[in-house]
Amino acid sequence: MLIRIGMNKLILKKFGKRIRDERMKRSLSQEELGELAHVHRTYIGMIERAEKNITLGNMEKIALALGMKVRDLIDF
Amino acid sequence: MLIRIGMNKLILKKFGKRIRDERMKRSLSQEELGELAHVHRTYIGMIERAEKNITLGNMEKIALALGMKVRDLIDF
DNA sequence: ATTAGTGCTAACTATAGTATGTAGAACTAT
DNA sequence: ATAGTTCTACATACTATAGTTAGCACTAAT
Repeated sequence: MLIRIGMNKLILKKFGKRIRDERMKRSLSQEELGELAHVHRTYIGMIERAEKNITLGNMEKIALALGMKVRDLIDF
Repeated sequence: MLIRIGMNKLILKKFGKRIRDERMKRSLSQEELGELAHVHRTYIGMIERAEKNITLGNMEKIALALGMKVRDLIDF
C-alpha cells in the first residue's frame, strides 16, 4: 500500500476557468461546446469545475472546438 | 454501444519526443527523470513512446521536474 | 562478465471519461 | 402566477483507460 499525495488541483482550476471563459466569450453552452468537441455535456461541466484531470487528447479536442491551440489554453 | 474514433496520437508523439529531447539535454536517464517527477521509470518510457494519453496533472509533474512550464512543453 | 539504460509485456489499481437523471435558477410567454 | 424552456450543478453508476509495478530481453559501454 502506497501513500499517495493528492495532486495539485490549482492547475485544473486554472484550466477549467480558462475553458469556461473562452466558452462564454463565444456564447456557447456547455452542451454546444461538448458537441463541437465530441465530448459529453456534463464532462465540460466537470472540467470547468476542476473535478477531472483532463488528458492531453481531450485538451486538444476542446482547443480545436474553440479554434485555439492547446498551448494557448495554458498559462502555467 | 458507442462507436469510438481512435484518438489523435500525433500530439502524443510530439509531446513524447519533446520530453525525450528535454530529458536528453539534461543528461537524465528515464529513471532519474521519473524520480524527479515522482512517477515510475517505465511510465516515462511509455510517455516518450506515446503509449499513454498523459493527464494535465502529470504533465505538470514532468514540467516541474524539467524546470519548465507546461506550455513550453507544447507547440500545438 | 557486469553495469546502466531502455524497450516491451503483462497484470493490476485508480481514475478519466461516458451517460442518465434530478433539481434549481433565470428567463419567457401565456 | 405559472407553465415551459434553457442552462448548469450535482449525484450516481458504469466502462475505458491512465498510471503503477515487476520482470525479462537487448544493447552498449566498461
